[in-house]
Amino acid sequence: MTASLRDVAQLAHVSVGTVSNVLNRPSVVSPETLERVQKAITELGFVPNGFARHLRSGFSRTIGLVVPDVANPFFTEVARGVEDAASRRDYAVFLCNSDESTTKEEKYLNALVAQQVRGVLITPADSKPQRLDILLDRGIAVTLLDRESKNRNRCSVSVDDIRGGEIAIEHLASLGHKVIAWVNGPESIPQCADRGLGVARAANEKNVTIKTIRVPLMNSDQGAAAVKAFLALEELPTAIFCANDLLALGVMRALLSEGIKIPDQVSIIGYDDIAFAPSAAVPLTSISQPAYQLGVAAAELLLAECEEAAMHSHQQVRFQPRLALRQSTSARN
Amino acid sequence: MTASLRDVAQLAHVSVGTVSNVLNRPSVVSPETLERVQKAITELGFVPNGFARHLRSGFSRTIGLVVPDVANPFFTEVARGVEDAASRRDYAVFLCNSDESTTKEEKYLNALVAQQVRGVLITPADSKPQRLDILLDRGIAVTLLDRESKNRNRCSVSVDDIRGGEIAIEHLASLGHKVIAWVNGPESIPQCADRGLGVARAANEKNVTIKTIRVPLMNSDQGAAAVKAFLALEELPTAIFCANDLLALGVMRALLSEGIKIPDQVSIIGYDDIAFAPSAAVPLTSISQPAYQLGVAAAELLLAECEEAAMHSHQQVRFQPRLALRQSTSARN
DNA sequence: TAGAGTAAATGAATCGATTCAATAGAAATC
DNA sequence: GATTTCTATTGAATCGATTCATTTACTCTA
Repeated sequence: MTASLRDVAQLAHVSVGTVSNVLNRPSVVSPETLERVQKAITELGFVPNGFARHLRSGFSRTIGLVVPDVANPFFTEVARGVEDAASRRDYAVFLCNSDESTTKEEKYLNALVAQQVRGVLITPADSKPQRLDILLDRGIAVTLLDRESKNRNRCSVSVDDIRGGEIAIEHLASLGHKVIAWVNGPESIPQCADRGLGVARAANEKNVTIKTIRVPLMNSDQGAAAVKAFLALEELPTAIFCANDLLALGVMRALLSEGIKIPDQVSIIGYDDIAFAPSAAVPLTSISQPAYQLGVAAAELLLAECEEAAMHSHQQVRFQPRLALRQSTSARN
Repeated sequence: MTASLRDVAQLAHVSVGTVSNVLNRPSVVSPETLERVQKAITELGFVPNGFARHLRSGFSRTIGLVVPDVANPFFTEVARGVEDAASRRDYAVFLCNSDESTTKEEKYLNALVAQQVRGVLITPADSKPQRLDILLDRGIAVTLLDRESKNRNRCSVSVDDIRGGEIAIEHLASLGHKVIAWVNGPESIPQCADRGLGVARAANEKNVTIKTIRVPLMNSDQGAAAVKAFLALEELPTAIFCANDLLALGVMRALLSEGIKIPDQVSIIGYDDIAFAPSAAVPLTSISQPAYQLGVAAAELLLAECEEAAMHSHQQVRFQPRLALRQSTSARN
């Protein structure tokens, strides 16, 4: 059946140690032997058994990536970045989808431990990092993705979410909006909390009123559902800021089907600037984050930590968001 | 550092064999011993090393999923289905992104072999299945995803792409369109080839003229690029059928920015019916495929094959596509 | 009470690659 | 020609779990 290193050794009339050297330290093997062994390898179609390989060395060349929602284009873009950076260093990526559930997240973390991944990139479903310490105890590096490490005891790559919240409200305020609906996810998600902080800060400074509508999940169905709550507000806001683009697209669809004009009656601004934002019914103004770069930076930090081991010092990388101006926001009528 | 089975055995004052039995055949262990060992396990925070475990047994509980484009919502939806079905059976999924490149695909297949996955779900980047035979030789099950197995020597789950192509053209023909642009990807991708076949068949029957515009990749940038070729056609078609929704959205954006009215001047129909189709600038008429179910069905077939081993008989499951009618298509003026 | 039968626990062999101390053989040095 | 140095190769020990033939300790039966 599957050829093993032993079979290769036999066919090439060398010892198993030499075959191993051919694979891992070709420079110490004489050219003739090298060639003979390589010939045997291709002849048998030998591929080293990753399990056995890393059982001994204790290290695999795989990392885990745990995101809250693979269906969210923001995270697929991040994943592309991670994958490209990892594959440049010859690492494979386990992509896991926690669905914003701590239970699923836990399950995947266990699976990743069992798979002996070298490191984990994660956007945790909640703000408690204790669970991640278990990984560190096992010698598995952890880098936070799209989330800042509060006590700086690990690497993190994030975007300034407070600033993002501010930018959105400042933009709407500059267009003359005085009452703004703020459709946000659970406070337990740090991004949501931070964006909310920025919203509050800017609202205070620009003197606008914020009406918060809370949704349990950040997808477009929830956005559509939020519109019900929006329409029930006594003093109808003239603008809506959504904590991500999926919510915003859901909001937009629901408003349009209610016959409400965008941006004439209500301005909408999203967050993430996903690839579909420009293609939306009304091209969506959004807060843009460098998703791909975020992924690349996170993967590089993680792999650096994996390979530098002890002498590694943790870094916090923080990107800045910016406004992607389109047609879904306009001056208040 | 990390506790091993040996450490657990020592702490619980039993042999390694007994600990292994606790994990895998708890019924043969006496209740007292069971409890003692389990206490030791939790005390040490022991998680079995997946490598070592499956090194001996020869089988891992992981499968690989290779898709041409994770950024395409159709495939993320499929991935969700696969993941849910796999996790129900306690399998973990390696998600890989071939980017429609056979080179990347090859790289990932090698990584999956090295990871000793039990099976692979794949939407191959080309129509040559030889590469996959290598997996079969290694005892790794393979199920084709969104692709029919021509010689029926493996399981496959697909959607009738020929019929999908027909439905689109029949729909446009029924609206009175006589000249239709067909924006298609490379003929080497079977989906593209099959949809094209359906297009040709229906065109012939309904007596409409098809102008094929070929693009190298199936994303929205390529859709925008295709509009250039479209506008250069001598006899301008009144409708455009795109081989997937990403292309269609790109086409739509480019046409709108040229000031062309949709569907008044040009009707557009896409393929896949991704979640964003209803939220598009003009809600997109599309050919709908049961993506989630496709993923579930494929994973179940694959896992069945993995566990039934020799007595497994291959199945070809084929779903039917259907028209998702929205506002981007209308009667020809 | 010897002998058979059963349940529980044992521990050495195994999977496939890596590692590294040991060795053989050739080349360089004196 | 003897000694040292260097290079290429060897193969046994190892990683951590599983497997299974074997042992141990009881219980039951005649």
